[in-house]
Amino acid sequence: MSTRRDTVRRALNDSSGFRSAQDLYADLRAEGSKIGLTTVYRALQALSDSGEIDVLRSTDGEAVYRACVTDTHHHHLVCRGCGKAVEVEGPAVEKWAENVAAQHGFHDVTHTVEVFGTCAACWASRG
Amino acid sequence: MSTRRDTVRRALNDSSGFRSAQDLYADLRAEGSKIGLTTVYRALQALSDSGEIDVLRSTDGEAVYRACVTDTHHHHLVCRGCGKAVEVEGPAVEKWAENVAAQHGFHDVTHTVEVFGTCAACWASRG
DNA sequence: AACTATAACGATAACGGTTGTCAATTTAGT
DNA sequence: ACTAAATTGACAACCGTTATCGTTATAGTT
Ligand SMILES: [Zn+2]
Ligand SMILES: [Zn+2]
Ligand SMILES: [Zn+2]
Ligand SMILES: [Zn+2]
Repeated sequence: MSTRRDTVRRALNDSSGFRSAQDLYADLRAEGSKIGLTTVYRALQALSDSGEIDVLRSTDGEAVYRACVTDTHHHHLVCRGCGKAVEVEGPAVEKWAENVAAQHGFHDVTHTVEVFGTCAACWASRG
Repeated sequence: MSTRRDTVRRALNDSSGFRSAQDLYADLRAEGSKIGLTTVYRALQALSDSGEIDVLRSTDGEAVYRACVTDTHHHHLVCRGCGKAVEVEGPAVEKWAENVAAQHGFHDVTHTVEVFGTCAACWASRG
C-alpha cells in the first residue's frame, strides 16, 4: 500500500471538517512534506473510490473530502463558518427518499442530503 | 428588461430537466440564435439571483439550472438517464433538518436534498 | 429624426480546479 | 544486486466559468 496515500489519509483525519485537495496539499507542504499536488488528487480519488472517505461538492463546485468515523450510510451537518462537520443519520429521510422515488416509478435510487448552518461557537463569536 | 434573458428563460422552460449553461448555449445556437456564451452565463446568473430558476451542482461540479413550476421550497427527483426532474416536497425532511440542526446547536440552517434515480422510461429502454 | 447616455452584448483572454502525460524514483520480487 | 512493476511529481492540457473591453442596441431628450 502506498505511503503517500497514508499521508493524505492522516492529514484528512487531523481535520474535523471537509477539506479540498488544495487545502490538504497546502497543509502537507506547510509541515515539510515534498508531496506533489497530483499525488494528493490521486490519493483522494483512490480513497473516495474505495469508500474510505466521503466527498461532496461545495457551493462553488470544488470537491471537498472528509474522513468519516461512521462507516454506514449517513449525512452531514456542516458549519458555514469553520467548516466543522457532524455526522448525522436520518431514517425519516431515507424512508421519504425511497417512497418519493417509488411513487414516480424511479429505480436504482440514491440521494444527497446535506445540512448547512452556523455552529454554536461561530454563532457566539459573531455577535 | 433584457431580450436575451427572456430568450434564455424560454429555452430553459422548454426543458423538463436540469440544463447546463453550455447545454442551453448549444440549444440556442442550434436553433439559429446568435447569442454568446457569456450572455447565457450572465442570464442564468441573473435568473438564479432573482430566484426565478433553481440551480444545483451535478456530480462532476458543473452548474445545472431548471425553471421550476413550484415557487415554494421544494426538492427534486432527477433521472440519471434523461435528466428529467420532478419537483417534490418533503415535510418530513424539513422537520428532520431543523431538528438535527437544533440538537447540535446550529443556527441559520439551510439544506440541500436531491434524489437521483432512473425514471420508468429510461429503465424500460435499458433492459 | 438626430443625439446622447446607459445598459446589454459577444469575442476573447484569463482564471482555478482537475486530470493527463511522462520521465524519474521508489518499491517488491527474485 | 538486478529487474519489473508501481508510485511519484513537475508540467502541460483541459474544461467550466468569469473578467475585460470594444461594439452594438436601447431609452430618454431635444
Ligand atoms: Zn463553526
Ligand atoms: Zn441517506
Ligand atoms: Zn429518464
Ligand atoms: Zn427542503
